[in-house]
Amino acid sequence: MGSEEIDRDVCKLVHGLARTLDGHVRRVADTMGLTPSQVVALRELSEPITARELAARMACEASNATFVLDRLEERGLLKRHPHPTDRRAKQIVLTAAGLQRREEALKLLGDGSPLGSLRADQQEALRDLLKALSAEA
Amino acid sequence: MGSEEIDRDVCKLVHGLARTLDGHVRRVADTMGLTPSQVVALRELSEPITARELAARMACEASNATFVLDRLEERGLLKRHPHPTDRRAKQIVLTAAGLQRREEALKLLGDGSPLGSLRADQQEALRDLLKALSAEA
DNA sequence: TTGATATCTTTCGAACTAGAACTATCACAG
DNA sequence: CTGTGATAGTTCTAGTTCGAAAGATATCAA
Repeated sequence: MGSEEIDRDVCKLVHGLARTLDGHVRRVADTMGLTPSQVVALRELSEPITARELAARMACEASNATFVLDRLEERGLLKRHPHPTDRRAKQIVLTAAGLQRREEALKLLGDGSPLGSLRADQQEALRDLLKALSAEA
Repeated sequence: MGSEEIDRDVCKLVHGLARTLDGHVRRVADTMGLTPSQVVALRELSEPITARELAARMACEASNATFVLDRLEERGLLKRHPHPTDRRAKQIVLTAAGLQRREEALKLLGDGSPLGSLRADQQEALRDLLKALSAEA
């Protein structure tokens, strides 16, 4: 079994796991009446940041972040404030309702994670391998 | 550092790695003048299978497999044959041009894989951890 | 055989995403 | 001070994806 075969195996497994994790986020989103992207955005909004920074944390394009922010703002979960030092940028700030929804999301995301079936040392090993990979890339 | 923190780390790392792998597929697709999904479909069509089996291998919905197959059939890379034993199903068969494109895709996918930076034993360890996870799910 | 239930494929509508174009603003070299 | 290029955010469009529903066929129990 050449290394190419392992390579392909790992690709498929990673994709499958990413899909499983997405499924978990989706279930949380359904429970909360939000879309998966909105839940991820809430998770990443741990502090006031710019739209571009949010896009980076969500690993998506800025235009998509705008789209998600529009929906969350419509729901009254956040506001776009002018940035204190850069008039091009805007500061994304969660409202009281937004903070509450974020707490709810974090709690639901923590429960029943698909990674729960791994022992603690396995989770650490997995994390270290993935970190080694992302460091090289 | 609670296990929750590791959990969140792993989620983000997996997502990031999946994104990196997608990027690799996208580069191959751009080179070949195809979409990423079409390249993945070609990779999985190692033998005549049904549309549903392809969807399973691609980890997507059957309706999406239909969409991708439509485009590949338009390009003359495959044909839908009636299934020999199940009249509901169809057998997806690559044409000569399809086989050629598949070989091209496999070659490009093998070159410069993002997993190349891991040693062989690390790749195996990663695969085993991921397999353990997908088995539980 | 007949009926109930499950499976395979496709179509359709809605939602999501990336990428390009555009405006406003910034940073900095001259 | 000024102009040149880079950056933040938004809008628009094209393409992709899912989910639900429909039509055809299969499977199995009565």
